[in-house]
Amino acid sequence: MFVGNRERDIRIMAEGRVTVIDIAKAAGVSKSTVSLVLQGSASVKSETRARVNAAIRDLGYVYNRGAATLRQTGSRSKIIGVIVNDLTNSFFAELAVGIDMVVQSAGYVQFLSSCAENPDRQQELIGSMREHGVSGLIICPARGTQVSDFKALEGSSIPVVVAVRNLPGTKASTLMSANAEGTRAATEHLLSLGHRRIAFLGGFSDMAVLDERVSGYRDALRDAGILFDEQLVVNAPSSRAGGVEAIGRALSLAEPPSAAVCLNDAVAFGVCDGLRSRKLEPGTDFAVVGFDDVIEAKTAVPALTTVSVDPQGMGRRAATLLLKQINSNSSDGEAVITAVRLVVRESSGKAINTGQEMAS
Amino acid sequence: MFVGNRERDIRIMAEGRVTVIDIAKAAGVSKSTVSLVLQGSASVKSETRARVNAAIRDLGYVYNRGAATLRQTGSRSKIIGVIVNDLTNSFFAELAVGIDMVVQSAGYVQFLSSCAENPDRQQELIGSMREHGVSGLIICPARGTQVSDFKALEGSSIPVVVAVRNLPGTKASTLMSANAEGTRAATEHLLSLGHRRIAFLGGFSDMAVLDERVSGYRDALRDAGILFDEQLVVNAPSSRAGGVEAIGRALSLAEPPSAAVCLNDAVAFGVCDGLRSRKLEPGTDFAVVGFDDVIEAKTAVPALTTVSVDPQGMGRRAATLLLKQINSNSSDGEAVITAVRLVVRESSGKAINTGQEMAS
DNA sequence: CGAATACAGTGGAACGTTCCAATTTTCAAG
DNA sequence: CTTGAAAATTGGAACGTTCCACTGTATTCG
Repeated sequence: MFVGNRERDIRIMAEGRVTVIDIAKAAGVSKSTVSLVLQGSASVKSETRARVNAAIRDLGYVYNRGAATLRQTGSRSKIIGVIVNDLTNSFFAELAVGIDMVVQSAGYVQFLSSCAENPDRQQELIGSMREHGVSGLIICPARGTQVSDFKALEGSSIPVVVAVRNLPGTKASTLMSANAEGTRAATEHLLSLGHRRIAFLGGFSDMAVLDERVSGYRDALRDAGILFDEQLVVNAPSSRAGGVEAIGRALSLAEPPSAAVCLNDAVAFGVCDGLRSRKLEPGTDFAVVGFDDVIEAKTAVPALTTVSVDPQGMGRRAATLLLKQINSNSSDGEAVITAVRLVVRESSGKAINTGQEMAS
Repeated sequence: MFVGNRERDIRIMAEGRVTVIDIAKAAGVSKSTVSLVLQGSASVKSETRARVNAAIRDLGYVYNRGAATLRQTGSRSKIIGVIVNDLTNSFFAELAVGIDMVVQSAGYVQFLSSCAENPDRQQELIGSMREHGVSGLIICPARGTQVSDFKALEGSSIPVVVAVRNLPGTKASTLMSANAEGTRAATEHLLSLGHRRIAFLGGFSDMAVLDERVSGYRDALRDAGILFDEQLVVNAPSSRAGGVEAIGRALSLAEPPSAAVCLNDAVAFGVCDGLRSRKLEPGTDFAVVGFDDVIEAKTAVPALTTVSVDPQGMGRRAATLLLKQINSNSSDGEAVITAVRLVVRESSGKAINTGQEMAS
């Protein structure tokens, strides 16, 4: 590591940062008192406090959190790390916004990064965040993440909340939505409209959520006395493009479905796109149900029938859970399942005439 | 600030972090040597290096970046701050992803926050980031931001890149897209298809981009000899919902438009939604052009005709510009305008029959 | 062989803050 | 006044790292 040009030392005006010591001198007190003022201690006379604050303003002092952290808590900075899989997916963007709300108002800042479903990248990010001394971590594990990947992290006593995606066997807190119940309700809704051939579109089997969501779908079919057909579960990336791909494959089956439950809203939108490009109108010619209820779900045309998990609220809950864990440093993980609710809008359409009598 | 319960001091197992000194002891060298190894210095025998590295692994050492920063550069951490306006807008999400790419591979991490178009929040964020000692800042100024808001920041010699939105009079580097050229091309495209009554939808007059984009639209109309009609410029939030609102108002005019240039893709999608809910098909019954070319633009149905600014590429450029400025600490701002390109897809439809002859 | 030079490694100060124990100031009560 | 306790303030050590100037060794060369 070469220093390069030394002429930077000339420093025409910068003359080094202004520190508590400068403030102390200017206000005629000791640095300890300045520190006390900085943390709003009650045991400093209001007159002195005023003098110190004036000096702070005058000299344009900027608090050095790094130094404070170093001394304070054995290097646990007021930073929360957040790792998601795809920032361009509204679900994660909204989740991040929700986290940000809570975290900011508690005086933390957020390191937000996307690992793009890449476990190696995820590891790097975790490492980098630890080096920066984050006080806690919220992670939506990438596809194919192993519990062992989190071993070092768990040994480090940094509070961790695993959100959205399950990581079986972890000791960390987990915050999941009621996936099976959600897809079950979605499937039952489609069944009640008369659909008998219902696909499940999107996701890959190494994503923990997929299992859960498929199982709800499966249970609903079983209860309705419909045979589960493996072909109708089509794997594809959990993105808009993946949805286009999935519906294409589903429609080319010998016995194509008339409705689909999708892994998430992004896939559902892609499915709608794919339908339209085949001159099929979602909601009329084919029923689509999503999962997440991202903001666009309401305004899209047709408005998306979906399982609402309130992504932003989920972010808020994840952050709250994490903060709780940080403040009471008990490392016993807590598993929270948040309820979901089917929101029926237009994309699932009206009841279709199946020629069969409707069971009660 | 009360300490509360002191029983935390029991610390059954944590026994303090492991530091360079522990490593030094374990490897039988001095802490200086460990530090040398850490920064990959060439002047340490490879045998010693190996011994140190082994100790690092064995003891599970985590580098403390905060401490290093404190000593090193007068507290300039390897962190880049990024402030955008709305993370749930794909444009900003993609921008952030682009920034992340460059920034990460240069060994920095990104503080990403959204200020939700709120200048006060923006100020708070800037303050918080300064306290954390960011090495640089990329900001998309919120609506109604004044140059004076950036005064303290500019005095602090922290490199700043103002991206996407113009901030007239700033000394910081700016990275903008060729807004006027873009909307001009978009408008000319619609004119060439035979449209004569073209609206401009979305945005508010206190957003710097709006002026530029409207001016391109205006110029194209003038060159085509069409009178500019103030009514056709309708203000609305720059979001999907804003687009729905804007098209509603545009269509209720006495002489409604047959086409629209939109402030950005989010608005354009909203316009499509609004059209459909009025039984008008975008691309067939009404021509829509967006601005940004977010990923969905390509897959949406109809695929969106839009002015491509390559948000991710823009993010990469912004980050590159910032890093350049950080490394050669010259504080002279540089203004970069990136070219744009009209991408004609389906939403602008085919030429319409106007009954007029087409000027060459 | 002696001196010059390169190479490896080292101890201590410093970065800007907070914490602790100690000191000074204030003030009410005896 | 004196005393004691409470309130306000303070100096110095400490956090984990890097940097500087320095000390030994090997190696080279005239």
